[in-house]
Amino acid sequence: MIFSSELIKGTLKTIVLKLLAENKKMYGYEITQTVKEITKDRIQLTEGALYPTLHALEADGLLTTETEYIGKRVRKYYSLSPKGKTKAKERVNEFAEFIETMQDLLAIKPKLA
Amino acid sequence: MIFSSELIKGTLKTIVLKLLAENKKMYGYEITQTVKEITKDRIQLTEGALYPTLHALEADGLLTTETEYIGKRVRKYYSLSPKGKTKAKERVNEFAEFIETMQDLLAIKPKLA
DNA sequence: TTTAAATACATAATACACTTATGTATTAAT
DNA sequence: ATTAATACATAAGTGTATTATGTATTTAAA
Repeated sequence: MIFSSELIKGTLKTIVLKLLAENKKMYGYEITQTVKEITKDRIQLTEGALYPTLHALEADGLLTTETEYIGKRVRKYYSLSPKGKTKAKERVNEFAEFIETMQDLLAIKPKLA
Repeated sequence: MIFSSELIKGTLKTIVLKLLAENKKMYGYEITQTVKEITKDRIQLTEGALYPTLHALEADGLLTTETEYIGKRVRKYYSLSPKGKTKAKERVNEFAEFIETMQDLLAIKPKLA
């Protein structure tokens, strides 16, 4: 099952921030492959979504970059800035609470009453 | 905490379908209030989002409507069609799986291996 | 008693985030 | 030699929600 893109909307920044929080530095293509692996292809990060998001996070001062050359091919590594580390924790916590709230609403978890 | 609207995006239809699956018939304003209550104000359904969504679900044949008058004030009740009932289950199941996948990704739930 | 808040619908303009499509270029595999 | 994978990037289009606005009735508060 591949999730409808509607669901994934709004979680992309959270995913990127969390992956970078755990991996110190990653490059764009690596992020797409990691997400593919962990989610067993159920979440497909398209490059058209990822690269603009990385640029936006960088513009917000949450990420820093360093460019490396692998042979003649460019590789742009992203890392969390101090501000980005804080933001990563915030986002993950927010998502955890969001899940709990949605479980109340969808009664996936039985409600006390 | 009020969730960033980014997160809520894409879950609105799921929420509406699930509420109707449990309540037989509901009207728009009632849905907004029910969501407010269950989520303790953490999810705010705006009318500008809800009404167009209800109309879209109706246009898709997932909802049927009946109008009632409370005094002089109109009240439009929505119910799930058979197609809507199926869709409601699908959406809730999809969301449950989405949560699991995201938990793997965000390591909220500790990963084996 | 009149004014504000709550109930109840609706739509239009705007903003945002993602998809789809396209483009360039290098390296590895068939 | 050709295709697939790696690796970046941007532009046009779409969808979904936000914000703003509008109408009207009913209830509560000043």
